[in-house]
Amino acid sequence: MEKLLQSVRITINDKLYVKDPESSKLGKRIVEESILMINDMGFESFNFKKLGQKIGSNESSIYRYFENKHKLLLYLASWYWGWLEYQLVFATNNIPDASTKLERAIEIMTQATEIDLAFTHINEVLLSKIVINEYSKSYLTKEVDQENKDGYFVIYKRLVNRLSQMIKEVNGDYPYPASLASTLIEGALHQYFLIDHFSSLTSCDAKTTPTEYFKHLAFNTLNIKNNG
Amino acid sequence: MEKLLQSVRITINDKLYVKDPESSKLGKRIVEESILMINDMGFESFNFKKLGQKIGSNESSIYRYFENKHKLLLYLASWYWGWLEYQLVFATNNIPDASTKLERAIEIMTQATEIDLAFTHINEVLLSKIVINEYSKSYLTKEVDQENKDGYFVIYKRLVNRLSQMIKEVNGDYPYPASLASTLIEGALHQYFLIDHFSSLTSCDAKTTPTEYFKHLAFNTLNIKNNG
DNA sequence: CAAATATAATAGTATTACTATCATTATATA
DNA sequence: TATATAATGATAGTAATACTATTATATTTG
Repeated sequence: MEKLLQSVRITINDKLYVKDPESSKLGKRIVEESILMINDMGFESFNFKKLGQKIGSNESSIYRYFENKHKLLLYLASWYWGWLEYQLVFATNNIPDASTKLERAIEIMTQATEIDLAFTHINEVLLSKIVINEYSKSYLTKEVDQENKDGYFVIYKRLVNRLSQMIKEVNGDYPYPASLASTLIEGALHQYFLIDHFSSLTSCDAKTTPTEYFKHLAFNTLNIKNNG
Repeated sequence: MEKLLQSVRITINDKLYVKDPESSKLGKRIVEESILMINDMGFESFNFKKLGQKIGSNESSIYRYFENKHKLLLYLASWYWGWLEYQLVFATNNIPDASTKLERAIEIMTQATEIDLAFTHINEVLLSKIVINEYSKSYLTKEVDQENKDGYFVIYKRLVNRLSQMIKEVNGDYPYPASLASTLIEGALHQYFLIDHFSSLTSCDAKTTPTEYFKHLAFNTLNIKNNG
């Protein structure tokens, strides 16, 4: 992907960090290396002591940026959804036809992630893998209602709502726009997981993409023929 | 739900337990109370020490039934999917029309769980809540491929495949039967979660059920008109 | 009743997820 | 340039977790 804008910055709820990791070199290293480590060893095995050793810094210094690894995961996920939202808005902005617009939106939301050179300290491809493998754990908790109140999921919710709006614009009579939007976004993560670990449970693979499947699903349930 | 058969027993991979919990009173108490506790406090806060205190037994005794709480969760989930599979097979067994059969299958897979009096030590309603809130955690791990090889997910996979087969029988030309089946089953769990915690992200509620939504989705994407 | 098995009690270990304190180093500004 | 201020590092410590090991005591079964 080409570097479209120099100065785009993903804005994240400041309750998710103690000190803004974008504000220092160490902060950026924490974000950068945590993505590599969580991707490598999984969220359960990952901890701040190991991260400190990896980046040649101290455990206690990392705690000055993030309260705990749960909040770091919420931060990384928010960043990812914010980044996707930006792609979505950018790609669909001046498409007048509602159907073409939705089609483009589904492509953005369900296609395999490519690297974005605008953010040097964040590997979006690995981050998308983290979202596939770990995002559910960030909300499948007993604290979800409080954390939702605190705005930890606003970007994700805004994204689902944007997609829901586009669905409504294609077919105002369709009774389940929000459910379809959440199914597309969550379902895409799930299908990518299945491709890697339970291939018998998905019809997708290297040739047949989740994007194809979800475009077919959306346009048929909306009773609109797919352009592609 | 009425008590249909006295002697049905859900058979679970014996690698999931050290000693069969169905083989003793203590074993059944472990299963029974763990369902209540995990539902109350969430899987993260739950542990064998607390469970031991609750059932007036010793932590070490529980370890003689289950290696760890991860395997207990896999056991409970397998039981749930096995139980659902039984419902599915029973309810669709002698329906000749493929479309009616699929419709009934989607109802079974997506409707709210009711208690089954055949299993006194298992509260299926609470167990279904555990599956909604915790099941993803059982496979979103670094060990998933090995555990899949060891057969820890066979019942779940068999269930998705049964549904996939029924989809094929309705429309043999549909290119994504496995993906649709996995989307319906995983998506139903997700929609129930959204109803409870992110109501703006779903079109379902007390009146509009996930079953309605998924029946509409399936039959439209298969280009078959819904009977209901 | 004896032998085998199941369960309970207690103790102990390595790891995790932090918190607290103090020392050192970098940076900002007067 | 001196110095205050902030950022980071080093070390230590704590409570809880997720077990394992050992021994004692019930309970079941032959």
